Amino acid sequence: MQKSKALEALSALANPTRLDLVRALMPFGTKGLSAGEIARMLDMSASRLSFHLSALEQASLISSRKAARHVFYAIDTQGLGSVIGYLLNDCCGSHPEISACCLHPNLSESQTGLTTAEP
Amino acid sequence: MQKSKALEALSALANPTRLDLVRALMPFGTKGLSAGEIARMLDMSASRLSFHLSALEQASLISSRKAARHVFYAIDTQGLGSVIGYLLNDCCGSHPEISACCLHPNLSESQTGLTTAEP
DNA sequence: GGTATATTTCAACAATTCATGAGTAGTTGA
DNA sequence: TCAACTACTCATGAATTGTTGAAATATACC
Repeated sequence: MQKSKALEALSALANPTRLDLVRALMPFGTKGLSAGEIARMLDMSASRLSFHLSALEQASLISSRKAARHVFYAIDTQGLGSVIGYLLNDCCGSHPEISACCLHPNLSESQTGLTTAEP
Repeated sequence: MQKSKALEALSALANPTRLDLVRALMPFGTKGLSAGEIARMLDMSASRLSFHLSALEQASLISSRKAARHVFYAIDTQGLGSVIGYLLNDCCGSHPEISACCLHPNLSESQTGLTTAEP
């Protein structure tokens, strides 16, 4: 992955609304959700939702699929994986201490010194 | 890691200058580099450098240590690991396809469909 | 004390991001 | 055809971000 694409993806993720969108879409897999369903679920205006969905799609973090008068949005697992991989491998040079939290996510905080889940 | 802290870190990383800073500091480990050395290495003005270093430190992605009239900056491996872990585990629910690129960074693109290194 | 070096802070400005509300375009079914 | 529904686009303004250069602060050396 090239740096400019990684920056685009990081910028897309660096926003509370868009992070919520990613998390909301995650459980729905490749089928995804229609824009209207997302808007109702997160209580957002149509234009605001469209603005943020565009940013995520442009960054290859989600994909869209038209069906009749609906547009379904779903997580782009490859794109999301690429960004995380870029951070971990290209950016951090696969540093063992940095990798630790990802490879062993179930270690308690007392063991790793890191927090990997909300309290 | 809490969402607000993750957003702060993602915002810090979503900038070309700061991404360069992280990559530049990575090889120097815990010893780090002084602000002056970084400024020379990346050819930046002192005030511009200070602005970006502050953002990275505030986001717990780097740490600083005063020594005489120098200030040394080094990667905060725990902080950086926490952000990546947040994305991978909290945000993506440890989705197997998303984890693939991080757990097996040396698979070729033809095997994974992902790119993990610059050409 | 005085000067040089290292770093940060500040004000001003340009550029970008984001929310809002109105308007537009395409699809469906009566 | 018309109305209802779904989603997107556009213009506006507020807020935030990033750059620049000057000034301030702090330390070291003579």
